[in-house]
Amino acid sequence: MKIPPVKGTRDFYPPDMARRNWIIDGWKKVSVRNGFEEYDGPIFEYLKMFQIKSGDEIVEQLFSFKDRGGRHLALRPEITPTLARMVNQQINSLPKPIKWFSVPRLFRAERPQKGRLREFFQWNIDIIGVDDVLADAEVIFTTVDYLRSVGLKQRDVRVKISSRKLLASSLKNVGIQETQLLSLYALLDKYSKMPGDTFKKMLSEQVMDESIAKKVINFMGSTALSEVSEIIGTNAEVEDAIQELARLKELLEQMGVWQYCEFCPGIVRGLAYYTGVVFEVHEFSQELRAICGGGRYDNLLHDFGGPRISATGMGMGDCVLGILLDERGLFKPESKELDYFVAFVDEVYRQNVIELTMKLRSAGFVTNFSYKAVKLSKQLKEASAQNAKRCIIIGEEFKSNQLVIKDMATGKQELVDYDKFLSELKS
RNA sequence: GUGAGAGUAGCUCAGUCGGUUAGAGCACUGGAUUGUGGAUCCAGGGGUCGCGGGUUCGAAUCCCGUCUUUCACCCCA
Repeated sequence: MKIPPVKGTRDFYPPDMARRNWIIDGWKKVSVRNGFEEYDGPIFEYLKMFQIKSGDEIVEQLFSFKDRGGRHLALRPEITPTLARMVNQQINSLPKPIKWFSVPRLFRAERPQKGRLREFFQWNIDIIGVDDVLADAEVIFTTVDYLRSVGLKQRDVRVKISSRKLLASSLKNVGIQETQLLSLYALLDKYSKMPGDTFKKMLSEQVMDESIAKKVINFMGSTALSEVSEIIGTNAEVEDAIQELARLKELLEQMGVWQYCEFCPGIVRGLAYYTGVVFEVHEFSQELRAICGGGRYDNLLHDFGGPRISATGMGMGDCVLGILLDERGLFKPESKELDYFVAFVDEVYRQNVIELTMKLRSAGFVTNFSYKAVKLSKQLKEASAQNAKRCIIIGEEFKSNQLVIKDMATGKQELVDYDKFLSELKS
């Protein structure tokens, strides 16, 4: 009976695994060089933990089950709640600031489509305990640092930055009621996805007053911070949010990555827990869904039973990124490569082939030999297929203690003394 | 949950109006080559034409159902 793979999952054959590792190794390397430390948690948690942050609707969007003790558990759809739990547990003994990263395998029971699967990997970086946009700047810098390192240019990706503080204070300043904010966010989040007229129409359903609606539209369309106070007027709260974003821009300029970024009030981001700076990275033509998203979430640790400590972070999945890297031809995974392939001319030397192979392996060289007793040309073919850098050929010369070493790239070969070769291996 | 498209070899696909034993390229295995790889040539293995039913003398082909998958919507932590 043939069993198909489960919907929304991927099989990683060796070439796929090489690509996956290439992405993840890149994430880890950039995290570490930016001063983040790696952590991880269990792949399943109490279902309740995910409900705290995201509400009850989340339950049907994740894989949950009951264990034999009747506990309601779920495969993790994100790692931030685990992070909050872990940090809260040791909050008093952890040196601040906390700069942690993780590359969890996550699960979401959604219908798969382009750039979205049911099982995927997500790079997360978080800075906890720094109530300063400098931390937001560092999160954004680290994100760009990675994108840059894989060869994505300014013309490929844009970091779109906004602020929940600015959004809330601006909307209130033009006359939107506080109670209206959340439902309005959902619409504003779609601003860039729909034609202007459609947006206008849908906005008018929520905002009856035409002059207010017009201000909201102008605000959403603004691309420079300096325009904002002209459009929506100003007050202390608005001014404060603008100052914060201006400082963020200044910091990103100092860090040398502002050219990847732009101010974009349309970035709202789904859930309600963001409290400050928010950002998303999009592919330039906007044809793909967001490559990553992040922002400040100052209440989350408290929501998980901890102290009021500020936090900011970012998450980047491997699906959309993988599509983009593919489209741009930027994947450069290392293919399988052998240092040595050991071959024989006559089967009588087979034992010597095995012995030498094991010695090479013990010395740390990636080495293979043929399992089959086939002629030399076949063995060399196998070596070639396995990307061997060098072939060692054991033949007549071995009787006088000599090996033939063939360089597979140049085709040149030389005779070397066996004992000498071995002693050089050890050094 | 809603809508649209697609399912033929491991992969990408062709298959005429419904007509004999379902094909190609790539990949894989072997040979051409008994001490020299990548190229080339030759050969070979590999198929429940997604599955089930129906129409028909006859179905990969037409009809119905179903499953899977892709894409979009909802949602997106």
